[in-house]
Amino acid sequence: MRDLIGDVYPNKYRREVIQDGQTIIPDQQATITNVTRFARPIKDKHISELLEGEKPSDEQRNAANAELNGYRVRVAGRLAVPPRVMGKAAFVHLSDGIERLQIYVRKQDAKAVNNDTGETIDDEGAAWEIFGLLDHGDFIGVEGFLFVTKTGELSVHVETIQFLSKARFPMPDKMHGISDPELQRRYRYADLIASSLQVEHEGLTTRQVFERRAKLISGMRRFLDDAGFIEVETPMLTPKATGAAAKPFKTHHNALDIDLYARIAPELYLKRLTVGGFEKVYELNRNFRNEGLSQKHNPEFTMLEFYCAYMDVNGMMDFAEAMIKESVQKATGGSLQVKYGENEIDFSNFGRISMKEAIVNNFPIDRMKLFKPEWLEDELHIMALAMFSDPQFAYANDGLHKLNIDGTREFLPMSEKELSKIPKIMFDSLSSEPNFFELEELWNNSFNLQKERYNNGSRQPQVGIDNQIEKIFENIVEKKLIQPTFIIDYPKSISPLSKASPENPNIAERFELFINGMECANGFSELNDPQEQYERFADQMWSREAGDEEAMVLDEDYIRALAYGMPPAAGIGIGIDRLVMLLTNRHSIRDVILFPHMRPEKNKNAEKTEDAPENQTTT
RNA sequence: GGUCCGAUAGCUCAGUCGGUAGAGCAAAUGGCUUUUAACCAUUGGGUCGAAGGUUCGAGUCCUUCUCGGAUCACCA
Repeated sequence: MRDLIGDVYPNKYRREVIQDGQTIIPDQQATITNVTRFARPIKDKHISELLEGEKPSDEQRNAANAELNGYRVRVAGRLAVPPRVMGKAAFVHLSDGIERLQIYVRKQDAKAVNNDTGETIDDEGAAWEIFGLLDHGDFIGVEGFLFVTKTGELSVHVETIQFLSKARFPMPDKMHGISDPELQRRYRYADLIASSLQVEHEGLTTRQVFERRAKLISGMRRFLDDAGFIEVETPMLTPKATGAAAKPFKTHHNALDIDLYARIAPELYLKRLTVGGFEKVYELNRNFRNEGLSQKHNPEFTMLEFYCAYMDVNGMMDFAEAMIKESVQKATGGSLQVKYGENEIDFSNFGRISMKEAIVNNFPIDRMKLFKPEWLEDELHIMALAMFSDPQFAYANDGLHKLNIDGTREFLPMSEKELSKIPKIMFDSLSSEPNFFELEELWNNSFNLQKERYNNGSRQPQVGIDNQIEKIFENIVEKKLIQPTFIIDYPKSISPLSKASPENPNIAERFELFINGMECANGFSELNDPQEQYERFADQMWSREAGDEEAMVLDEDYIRALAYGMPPAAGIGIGIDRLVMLLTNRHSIRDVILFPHMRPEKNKNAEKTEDAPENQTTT
């Protein structure tokens, strides 16, 4: 091919649409998508809508072509299908990644371009020869005039053809694309090509998922910008991993000789900025957490955090709800309802309910007629409920029988080794015959066990009680919150950066937003009293010393910042990836992150030449 | 980390009881001047994820490992 056209990877190709010698669509705008959208109405004007398999009449076609033939177009794109060659003429579709446009090449009409000289090649058969060498996936540029084929498809009648780039790997299956999730994520570029070239698909293509993600994010930025917020960038590498409860990634700075942590949250930096006078501030960027991977967890994930002075927790819920609604509409193209698996999620109405009310409302009353809401105010009952609401296990030879609070049973096959790791407390109240258990009996067992402990004097401190309330909430309520719901009135002790409620010193002015059982946002009235903040950090350090690895780390400089005076403010963090999952009907966070983290591919060649297979592996 | 499932041609997938490695698409060659999942004919393409074992014989059975998926545990 080099002999015919010179360089196979030319630097540039100028696109345009010309009418009567005048450029009407210039290079950067003359994408296949734009040209198609420009030309289609012209075709439609002459050819009314056709039924499946119906062809336009000769009169319709002649009328359309009389107008369309006046437009010369220069377009470029990837061969979206293998060329359909028929003797001395051929059809093929070009794609710009979004739309596709058919081109028609007739041997006697087409000339090739030499990439080195930019001149058309005199040899009559050159273009046809080059066309014969094209593969599915190659990039070409063509010049010609618009027309409509016998079947009514808008096409370009090609007069010059220029080779632009080679696809050396074969394209994925044109009908099926790539269906192996491992290949989709590892070779995202190929997945994206496949999704843009695929002829038929169900739901959103991979490309459309990330387009929707981009629209959601730009919608959020626009909403915040319009509301007077300023976007900032705070450190990714921080001397202390604080602002949230999570395990960090650790690294080392050589010149300063200090350890640094990839940030787990930008929260404390953003609040320093409210001290500094940024009354409305946001950051939309990555957080890093060195924890397990799951469909809902990726080691790096995107968070939108923003803070607004002179706003409280209720104002923040109003504002966040408005922002999410508007950006969801931007992302979906206007709809507030999305299908997620079996569920229809409606963003037009966000519920608000306190954590304790949610527990009361969702408690399986028919199973547990004895339950009284007052129990949630009583330490002994809270401890017993937490234990009771946790799935209860009973041994079997080959695994565990799990009894859920709603009465459903599951069987978990497990090895002996794994069985031995289950905390012993789970079995204290159970025999090895799971079928004989009734929930009332379980409750009595849980209650009596806790009562015994209580009487022993091993009373839990407040943080323990609050953790148990949260646990009850997680066990009973969380997965039932399908429609967007703000859970309010969080226990204070598990909200170390949040202001206490003026009415109840044990309750924080805090909320979390749940959608489809997933925590999607977390916000509160920001604690701005340096003295109290210091004491809250001290409590956290106390839990940390007691073994809670996730307790928050003290940040003295943040206390100093607060001592300069921080205005009353509310803030929120919104998990972007999870929201995108909901809007795109994707059930793994890895499907909404372009390049999710995977175990490295094994290098088969290296394996062959190096270790003998006998070598035992180490973890 | 536990459990279950999966890995076969570039892609999507069959492969029965343990007995010669298969199809469609893609690729190559030839034919065809308005096709559109084009069509017709011919051809090439494989260390069946890796290593070991059982067997006269292994894609298939067993063990270990690698990677992935689902799920539970952990974790915001």
